[in-house]
Amino acid sequence: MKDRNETSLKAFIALKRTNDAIDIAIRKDIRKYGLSVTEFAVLEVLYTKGPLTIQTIRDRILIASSSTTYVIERLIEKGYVLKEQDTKDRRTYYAGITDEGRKVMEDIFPMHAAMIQSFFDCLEEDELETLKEALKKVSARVSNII
Amino acid sequence: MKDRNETSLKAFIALKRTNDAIDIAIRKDIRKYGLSVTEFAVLEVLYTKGPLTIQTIRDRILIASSSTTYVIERLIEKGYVLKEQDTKDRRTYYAGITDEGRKVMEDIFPMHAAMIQSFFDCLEEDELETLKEALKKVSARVSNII
DNA sequence: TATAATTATCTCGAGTTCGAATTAAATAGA
DNA sequence: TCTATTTAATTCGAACTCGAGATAATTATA
Repeated sequence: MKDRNETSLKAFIALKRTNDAIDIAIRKDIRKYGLSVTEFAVLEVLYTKGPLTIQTIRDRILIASSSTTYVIERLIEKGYVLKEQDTKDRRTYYAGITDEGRKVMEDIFPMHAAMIQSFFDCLEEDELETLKEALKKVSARVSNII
Repeated sequence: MKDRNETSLKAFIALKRTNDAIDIAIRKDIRKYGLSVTEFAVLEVLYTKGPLTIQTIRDRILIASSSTTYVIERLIEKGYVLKEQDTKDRRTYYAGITDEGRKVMEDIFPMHAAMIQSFFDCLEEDELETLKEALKKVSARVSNII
């Protein structure tokens, strides 16, 4: 099974490279709006999912909780996010996107989505589907192992 | 084509998430050896490909050239890398792994490879192959567009 | 009920990363 | 040949990230 192991390592290299290349493209793109990639990721998840607790955001974006605190503070300063304490559990805070934040996302998102789509348009329909499903399996597997 | 676009975005989310999860796993793993993920990536490429110029390393790892300088300086301090000026073009420097660096890699690599392989062992053979190929296509596409 | 353990978030310091500007060397063009 | 342009690597400051430990609140247990 040497071949299979070899393929895994190559898949991993390709995964890392693809992710990094897309990251660079996104960074350049949203830089115009004065946002970092992490800030954009947080804004995007709040935009699509509604208000979330700090730790839910942390779990979605997979950054350290101290980084989550930091990023949300930056977004609050920019007026894109509001933080509100849970009335029941006062340890917990919800972060939600503001109207201004929503406006920015409505401005950026179409272009952002189009860019992402253009990256994947080199794949056949079924190839794209397999890619997506395989990645989901692997990320679930990684979470299980850790 | 709404569906296809939707799938692209989901593939991208899955890609980012998978990459981040693996990154965290690797970070934990090589932390024991006092190496950062970037340091390990540089060491790995020098280990497998032999001496390379600073900018070749930068292109492989996809980090800023200033970061490349920084990381290689750290690796030199640790005694894992040596830097040598090109005799023909004196602007250019080659970085190569030292015997000590090689020893460390021989120590880490089998475990590292096994971990990566375990992440991908949830996929069928052909699924893994498609994943690898699709990722290669996408990363090439991204490089073309940028 | 009082104390212990757990959980959510934050603070802080150290190390890493980027991007812009700089230096030094090589190449191209007048 | 002299100057301009390009290229490789570095320096520098600002911003970001992590991990460890602290704080505050909740839940479990004696």
